[in-house]
Amino acid sequence: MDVAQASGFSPSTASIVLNEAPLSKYVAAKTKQKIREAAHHLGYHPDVFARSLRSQRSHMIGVLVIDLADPFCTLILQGIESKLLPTAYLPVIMDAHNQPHQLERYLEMMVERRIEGLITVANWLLFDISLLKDIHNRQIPTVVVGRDLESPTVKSVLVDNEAGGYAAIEHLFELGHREIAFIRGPKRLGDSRVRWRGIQCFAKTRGLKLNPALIYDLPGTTGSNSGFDGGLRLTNTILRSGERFTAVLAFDDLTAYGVIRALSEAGRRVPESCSVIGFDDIPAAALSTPGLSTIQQPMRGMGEYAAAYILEHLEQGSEQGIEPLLDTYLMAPTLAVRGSTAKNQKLEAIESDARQP
Amino acid sequence: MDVAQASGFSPSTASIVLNEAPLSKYVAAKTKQKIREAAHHLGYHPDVFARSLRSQRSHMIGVLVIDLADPFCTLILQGIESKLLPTAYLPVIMDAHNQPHQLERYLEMMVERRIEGLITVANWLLFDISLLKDIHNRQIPTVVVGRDLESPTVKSVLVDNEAGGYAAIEHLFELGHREIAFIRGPKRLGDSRVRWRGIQCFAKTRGLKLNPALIYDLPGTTGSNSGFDGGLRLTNTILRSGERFTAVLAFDDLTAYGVIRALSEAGRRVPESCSVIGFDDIPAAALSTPGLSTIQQPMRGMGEYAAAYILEHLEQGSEQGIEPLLDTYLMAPTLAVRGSTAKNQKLEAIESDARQP
DNA sequence: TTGTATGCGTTATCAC
DNA sequence: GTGATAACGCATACAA
Repeated sequence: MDVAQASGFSPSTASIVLNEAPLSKYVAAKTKQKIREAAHHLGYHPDVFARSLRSQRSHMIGVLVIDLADPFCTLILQGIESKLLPTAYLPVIMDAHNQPHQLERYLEMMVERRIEGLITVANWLLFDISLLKDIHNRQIPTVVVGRDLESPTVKSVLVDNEAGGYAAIEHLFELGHREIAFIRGPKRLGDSRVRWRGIQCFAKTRGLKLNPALIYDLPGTTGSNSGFDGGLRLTNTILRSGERFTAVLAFDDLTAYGVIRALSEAGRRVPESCSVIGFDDIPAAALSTPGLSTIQQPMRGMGEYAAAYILEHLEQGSEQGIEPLLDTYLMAPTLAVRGSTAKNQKLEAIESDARQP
Repeated sequence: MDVAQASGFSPSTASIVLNEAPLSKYVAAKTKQKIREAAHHLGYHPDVFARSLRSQRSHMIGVLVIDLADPFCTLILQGIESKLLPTAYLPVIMDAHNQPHQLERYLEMMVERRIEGLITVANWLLFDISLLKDIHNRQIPTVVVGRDLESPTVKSVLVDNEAGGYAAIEHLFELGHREIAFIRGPKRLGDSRVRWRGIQCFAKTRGLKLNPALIYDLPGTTGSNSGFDGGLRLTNTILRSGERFTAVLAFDDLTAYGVIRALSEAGRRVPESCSVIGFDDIPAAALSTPGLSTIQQPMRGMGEYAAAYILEHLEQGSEQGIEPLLDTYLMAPTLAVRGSTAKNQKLEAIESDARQP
């Protein structure tokens, strides 16, 4: 260590001082001063490689994203990053581009690079949990953000989908909509089922009858905007079926945009002749005209929580045989009302008719 | 090295074989076999820390993004990643969240972690080139993607803004628009000036007269969607001014969405009563209704080019005193016609009047 | 209170 | 053809 030479002390003393190791208490103040000055003067930075080799720690946290281009992911990432920034840990972001083999490749790289924690942003169907086996064997703390992976070995952080589904239909109901079409997510997706439970719960509570002819499921395909295509296609199907509806509750925002496109092409304006509500609150929702009413997921918050969870495990972590609360953490969604939902005109007409016969 | 023990040979021989070093030619075939088997059997992976310490190479390429939530960035990132995936290099993505001090912090971290190359996705005003001094001192090859940084020490890759500006106004012109409003980018931004040059060039060529009362500049503020706000506000200003226009050419897609919102609030429908064209082709452009006509930047391509450039430098790189073509590389934009632009109704009326008086 | 010696896992150089 | 040895830069146990 050149700082040692420059300050005239031995490498070990310098090391002790610069790391503020326990032993540094016993080092003379003057010595510390000199060493620190020398270090500062030389612009000394400890060599990460050597340090890592010695300590067997990488100070890197892997962040595996299924598709960076999915707007759902980026805000979560920002949450993670902002939590990690003041820390000595470096997030290493990897983007699987929706392709399983890339995901696998990256997981290998992460293990090789000895990441100390893993956060997965998994809005995804094809995610094969067995891929995480290696990670789990090495006792790397892992958390999945955004969709429920239903695995006992990892912590999940996600939005309260049931509450979200409830809030979405409640919003439409309050606006006077009774004939509501539903485009649910792929059947295999736990999220989809749970949201539907929320919807059913609301319907039951308020005595709203759901028309089975207005309920459709997205196919379980993957791809950047399979949601959009699905929403477009299914809405066309519904329109052709001739069933009447005054609002559509879409599985997520991408789907909702597909719905809006289909409605528009069929000459039905949003929100005047049909309301549409999504789920997620992707950035585009605030930008488009009309703005998309949607159920806001606290994406930043989920990212922050995930990062905090990992940090906690890392800091006090591994000494105790802690195998703590691996439950799922649910965060509350928020209703964001924008331009794509409006009062049901027909119902208003009916009501005012009723009032003044 | 445990593989050595297991196979009964010395660490050095094992190392030579597993790395397929030049010397491995002189190693007996049987020996190679045994060593490889042992390695495979043990699931051996070389320790990156030790390797890096020894070789002084990190095999990491820094990717500095100004704001991950900016949809402009993500496709570029995907281009970079796809180029780097089959490589031994790991992209390390860092997101400055639009904040200079984070940017600085990350640059420091990158230097400490000994990144071997740097790609900056800089759609940004506040980027202070002096921050790159340290990087440049260490001879780290650097390329900036997306906006012209006008620095002599780094390579720039960006879209041909002049051609893009030209194509945008040409599209509007061909649709019959003559009274066109312009919302240019911030004056300080080189891109903005160059796009304007393309526009002027077209106007001159075709004898189109640009009305100065319809030309506005976005303020030079930063932030995730300052473009949207600016577009909204300036469009309101134009509307209040009473000047007539049948189309708006916006600096970028975000701005265009602000324009559309303002027009819509003023009761002018897009594209029926006013066409709008953007620039960039962010993912939302294809999703919104109407789809946004825009000038497509080859973002993936730019990312790929940037990564390829860095790789090239790294592979054959540093031995020769190459200080090669540090010019700016321009990539051709493409016009993407979607629903937000349409024929100028008034002009059609006029023309048909002229034909059948 | 400070210095010396050792090892982390690799690999390059040289000797056998 | 193969093995011993040193060194990359740091941090720790132990000696002084």
